[in-house]
Amino acid sequence: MLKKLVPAKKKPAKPDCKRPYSLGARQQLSDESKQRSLDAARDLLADSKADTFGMQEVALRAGITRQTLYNLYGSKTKLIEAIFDDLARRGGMQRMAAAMQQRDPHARLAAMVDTLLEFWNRDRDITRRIRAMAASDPDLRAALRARDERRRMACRHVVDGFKLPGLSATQLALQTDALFSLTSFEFVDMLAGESRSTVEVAGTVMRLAEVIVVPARPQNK
Amino acid sequence: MLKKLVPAKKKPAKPDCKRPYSLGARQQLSDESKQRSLDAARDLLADSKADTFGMQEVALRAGITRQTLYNLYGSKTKLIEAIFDDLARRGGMQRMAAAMQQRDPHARLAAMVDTLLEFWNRDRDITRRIRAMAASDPDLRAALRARDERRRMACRHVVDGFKLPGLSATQLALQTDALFSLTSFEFVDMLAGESRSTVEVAGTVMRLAEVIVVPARPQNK
DNA sequence: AAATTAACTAGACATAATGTAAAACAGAAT
DNA sequence: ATTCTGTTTTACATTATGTCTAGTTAATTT
Repeated sequence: MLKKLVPAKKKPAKPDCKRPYSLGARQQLSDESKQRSLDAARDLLADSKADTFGMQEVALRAGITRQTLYNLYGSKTKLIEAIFDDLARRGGMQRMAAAMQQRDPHARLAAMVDTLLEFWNRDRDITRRIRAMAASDPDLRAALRARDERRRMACRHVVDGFKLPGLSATQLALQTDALFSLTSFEFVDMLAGESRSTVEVAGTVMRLAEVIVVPARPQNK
Repeated sequence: MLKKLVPAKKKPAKPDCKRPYSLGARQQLSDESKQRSLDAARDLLADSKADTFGMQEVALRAGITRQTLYNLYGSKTKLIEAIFDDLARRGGMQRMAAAMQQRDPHARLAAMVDTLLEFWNRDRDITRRIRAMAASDPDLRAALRARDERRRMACRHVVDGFKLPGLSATQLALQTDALFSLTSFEFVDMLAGESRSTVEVAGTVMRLAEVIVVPARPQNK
C-alpha cells in the first residue's frame, strides 16, 4: 500500500480547454469496460483455484490494461467495494426495506433473517474472500463496517418491535448486539459449514434469535 | 509470498561432522533470542498504533536481525503460530481437559464455555489480528483450523452428554456446529463489542448454548 | 475533412514486503 | 589453536500496489 505524500490536485484542471467536448458514445464504451471489469473481478473472486486476487489478473480477464483498471476504479479497495455493492444489489438486499415495515414483530424478524440468509448464502465464497481481504485493508474494513452498521440498525428495529416497558437500555443494546452477531456473515457461514441445507441454518438462526428477542419470562421447570 | 521451487533438504545434514559440538551457553543465548523475539512479536501485535506486522519490525524490537528471526522461526507464518500457541498456554487452555471430564452435562457445558470465554477475552486484540492475518495466509489458516478442530471435538463431546436416544446423526452434527459457532472467537468477539462486561457475554452465550443442546421437547404454548 | 480532446495503452519506475543465498564474523568446545 | 556453529552483513529475487509519462487511438467538434 502506497500513500500519497501530497494530496496534490485531483484533476490537472483542464490544461487548455479551448473547445467543449461532451463524450457521448465514448462514455458507453467506458461504461462497458467498467462493467466488464466488474464481472471479471467477480469471476476471479469466485474462481476457487485462483488463490490471489491481483489487479493484473483482473485487467487481463477484462481485456483491458492494469492502468485502465486504475482509471476506472481508483484503487483495489474501491474496486472491491464496487463488487460488494454489486453483490448486495443482485442478492436482493432491497427486500430489507420491505422487511422492516412489517408490523408484527415475529414477521419482521423472520423477514429480516430470511433476507439476510439468502444474501449470505448467495455468492458465499466471494463474500468470504472479500471479508478476508478486509482484514488486511483498513479502508475496505471501514467500508464493510459501514454496511454492517445498516444491518445493526435493522436489528435494533427488530428488537424495538418486541420491547416491553421494563427493559433497560443496556439490555436493549445486548439484545441488538446478539441479534447482530447471530445474523452476521461469519456466524451464518460457520454454521452452514461445508454443505448444510439452508433451511436447517435458517431454522437454527431463527430459533436462537427468538430466544434473544423474546423477553425472558418466569418459566415453570 | 514466495514458494519453494524444490523441497530441497531441510537440513544440510551436517556437512562434515568431524568433531562433536554441544553448544552450551550459546544455546541459552539462542533460546533467549527466541523468547525475546516472541515477546517482541506479541508486543507488536498488541500495539494498536502499529498497523503493520512485519518481520523487520519484530527483529528490530527484539534487538536481532531479520535473518536471525528467519533462522529461529522458519517463516512469518511459523512465528505467528508460535505466538498463538504461546497465548493458548498462557490463557489457561489446559483447563479444557478438566472441563471435558465433568460428568454432569450442564456442568461440562458451563466449564467449556467458561474456559473458552476466558481465553478469548484475554489478549482479544492480538487474537483478532492473528485471525485476520490467517485470512490471507493459507498455511496459517490451516494451522488455526487444526486448533479449532480440537474445539469442535470438545463441542461434540458436550453435545454427546445431552444426547437422547431419538436423535439422528444430522441433528447431532447440527447441534455440534451450532455450539461450535456460538463458542467461536468471531461470535464472542462480536458479541462483546467495544466494552461489554464478560458476565453479560458469558450469560448470553450460555443461554443460547443451552437452547441448542437441550433437545427440543413438545411445549405447551 | 481537419483539428481537438480524452480515454486507453505500453513501459518504466518507486516502494515495500517476504524469502533466499553467500560470505564474513564471533563465540565456544575440544 | 583449530574447528564448529549461530549471527550478522549484504545482496539478490520475486511479487504486489500504485504512479508517471509519452504515444496511440477513436470519437467529437468545428
